[in-house]
Amino acid sequence: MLGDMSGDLTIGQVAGRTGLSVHTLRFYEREGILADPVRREPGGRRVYGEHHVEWLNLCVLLRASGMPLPAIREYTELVRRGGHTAAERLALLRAHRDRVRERMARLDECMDLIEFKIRVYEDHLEQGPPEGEHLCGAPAEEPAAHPAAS
Amino acid sequence: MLGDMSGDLTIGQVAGRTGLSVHTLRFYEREGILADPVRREPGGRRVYGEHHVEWLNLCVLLRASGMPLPAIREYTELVRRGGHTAAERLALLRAHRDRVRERMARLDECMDLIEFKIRVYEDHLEQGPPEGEHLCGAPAEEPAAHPAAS
DNA sequence: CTAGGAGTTCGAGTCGGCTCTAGCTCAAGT
DNA sequence: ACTTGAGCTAGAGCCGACTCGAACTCCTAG
Repeated sequence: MLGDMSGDLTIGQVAGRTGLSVHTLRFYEREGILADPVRREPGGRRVYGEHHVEWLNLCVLLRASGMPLPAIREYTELVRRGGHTAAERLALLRAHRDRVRERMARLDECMDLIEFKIRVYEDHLEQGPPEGEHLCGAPAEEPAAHPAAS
Repeated sequence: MLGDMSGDLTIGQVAGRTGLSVHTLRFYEREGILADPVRREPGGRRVYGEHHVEWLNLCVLLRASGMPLPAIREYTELVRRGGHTAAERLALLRAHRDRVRERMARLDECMDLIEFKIRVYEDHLEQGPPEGEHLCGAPAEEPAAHPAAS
């Protein structure tokens, strides 16, 4: 086993704790996604600490919410440059929040139509597949003629 | 002007009405994303009808809700094969709906943390940037030590 | 002593989804 | 007659975000 000295972690352990692959961890590091540098043990292996894991989990969350890597890098750089960049970080986060909100709103709209179509199919299937001529194509093949389908 | 015969549309008009580019329209056609084939006028130009526009708008919506092109193609093929595939279409839509729901739930979680971080930065900025030692890095540089931060 | 497993670098490859280029044909307007 | 603009095809290129391969170095256990 690796020396379980203080809170040090190998890349594999960090992969385990973040859900990222070791490939991706090295990739993120090259991309400048780590706010403070990874130490190396003599021999060149990366040595991570808990703070790296926390930071990476934040990055995972930002990615999951759709923030592109360049934006994450930008944020990372602000953090690296110290506390006087707080206003810029706030602006970045707010911009991201707004974009996420928009995407969520859009998703809600999509859900409305998807659920509408599902309901139409359900009705059609459960109470009458009487192979009549009026369902040659589908019960509602293109029922975009629906509220909120611009 | 193009002969404004019945409801016929050029590719450019369809692009206008769907928000897709003409490139993307041809691409989608190659990808088998059109339930029924596009006619051609003598000379080879595509002739679309309103039903194409409706179908494409549905596709746009499915894309916007994260459905990958292969799944859309699959759905398209079911529609093409006729009304007896309704059950399969329903299954496909339900699966998609479930995935969208999951993504929305995940987004909600992300929003919680993003908004938490924003609040922390706001508080820090508005009521005291007194350059003390305790904000050397940030008010909450990695405050993933937060409810719902697994 | 040697085999295994985990680590390293660098660069190439993959995948999804477009996006664009080159070289061509039409049809209409001036 | 000629230019302009929209369309056509086939195929290449691009971008984002990984993902993998080759070739090598360690360390540890058997």
